[in-house]
Amino acid sequence: MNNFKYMDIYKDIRKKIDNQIYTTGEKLPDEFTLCEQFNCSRMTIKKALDLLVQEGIIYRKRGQGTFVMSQETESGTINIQERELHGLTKASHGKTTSKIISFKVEFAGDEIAKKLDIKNSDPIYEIIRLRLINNKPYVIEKTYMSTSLIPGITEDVLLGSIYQYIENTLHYKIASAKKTARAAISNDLDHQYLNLTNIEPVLEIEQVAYLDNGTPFEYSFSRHRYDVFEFSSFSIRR
Amino acid sequence: MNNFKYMDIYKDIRKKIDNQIYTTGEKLPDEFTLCEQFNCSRMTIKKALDLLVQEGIIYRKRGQGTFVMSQETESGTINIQERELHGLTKASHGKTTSKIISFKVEFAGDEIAKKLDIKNSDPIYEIIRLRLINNKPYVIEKTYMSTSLIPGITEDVLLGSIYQYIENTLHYKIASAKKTARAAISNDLDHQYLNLTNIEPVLEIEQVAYLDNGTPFEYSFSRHRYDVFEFSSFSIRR
DNA sequence: CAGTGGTCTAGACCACAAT
DNA sequence: TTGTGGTCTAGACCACTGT
Repeated sequence: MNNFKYMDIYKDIRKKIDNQIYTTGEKLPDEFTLCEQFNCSRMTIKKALDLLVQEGIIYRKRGQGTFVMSQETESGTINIQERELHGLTKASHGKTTSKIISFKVEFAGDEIAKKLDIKNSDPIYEIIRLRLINNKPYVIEKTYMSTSLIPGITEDVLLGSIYQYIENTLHYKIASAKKTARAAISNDLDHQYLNLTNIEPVLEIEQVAYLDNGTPFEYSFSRHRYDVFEFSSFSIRR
Repeated sequence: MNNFKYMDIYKDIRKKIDNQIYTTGEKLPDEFTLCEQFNCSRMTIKKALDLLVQEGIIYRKRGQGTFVMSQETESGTINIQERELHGLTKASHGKTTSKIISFKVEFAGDEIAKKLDIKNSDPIYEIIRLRLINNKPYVIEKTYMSTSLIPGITEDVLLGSIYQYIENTLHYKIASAKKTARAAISNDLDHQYLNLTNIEPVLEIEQVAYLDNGTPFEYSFSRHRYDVFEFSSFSIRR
């Protein structure tokens, strides 16, 4: 990804933990020793270790040292990591395909205009897609995007990855996203396309995604089958 | 909280954004100017700004500057921030009370032993509590903790805050947590205590919480009413 | 006391964007 | 070329932990 020194150090130490060269609870070498090992200054080591702390892979105690945290165990369901920006494509290991349920252009209206920071009379795409993994339905995505900011969306683009189109064709950089997860009663569309019954709920994730210039470019609702999707995060007290 | 210089700078700039002294999209002074303003080195400014970037309050572009991101809008439901460690107490604004549904001691068994990093024959508390805000039921929490690591839990403790007991009486420091959110079909307990019907789901949050020495001390399942709880996070691409 | 992380400095050099 | 943020250094001083 980045070819910075702290990234290399991060990757190296991470690999050593993944490969159990450093095992759970074990103390890493102190920062000064690591400086010699990687031939760098202490601030660079700290930056590399900070990344591992934020991911819950190691923890540090002043006066004692740096230690490996107990490792998470994977469950059978597909897990959206809090830090991943486009859930499906990365998280799944099977073949991902899309079916277009609906594709229209409309006026934004107040709510969407507010989220996308545009006028309520500006035109937007409303895209509803069913996403499948190995031909089994997993999630219905409803996406709103400004037609002037993201021009040239066609059915071909929708059958692939919108994100790839934005990055590779429009040459924008996708930088961040705000996500909100909630449980919801399944509706007719969910029953029809996700094969859910009345009592089976969905995990809905509402998202506003931003380009690297701060512009919100996507407002979306993803309704996932309740039994195959989870949303996880790791948080540290500051 | 901390009386470090970068914390003061963080708070100062954050307050200026909250009070719209810096408004959405506005460019902040460059890092060298901020160094003079706060009489500190550039690394310290960067550390303060990094916190704001991670929270989605500002973004930076190399060669251009630092800008205020569009501010989030609050919805009517109670929102568990991804970075908060004990959801209910902090997130709610009403009066929080607890009702004990069940309080037992048992052997851990394989799954819980694995999560809490203890032996499957070690004794644990199993605590089931209903949590109410302004006397309305919001969430059922099932909590497992090792009796030897967290001794002296009584009904009195359970009617208040377990976390406060751990920090103020046992003098442990709570450091981090791994959380997984999912939608689930409501069960009999949910119907009874959360006043839900068959088709109304819960938002279940599974959590393993850690002390500052890396020890997992709590394994819990919180089942929230679907219509009043949300779980949100902000993520940046690295 | 020695060992260890946390903060902070003053400055260097580089990468990227707009002019 | 100028303005800006990103990385990196070499070291200082402080805070906390265990002996």
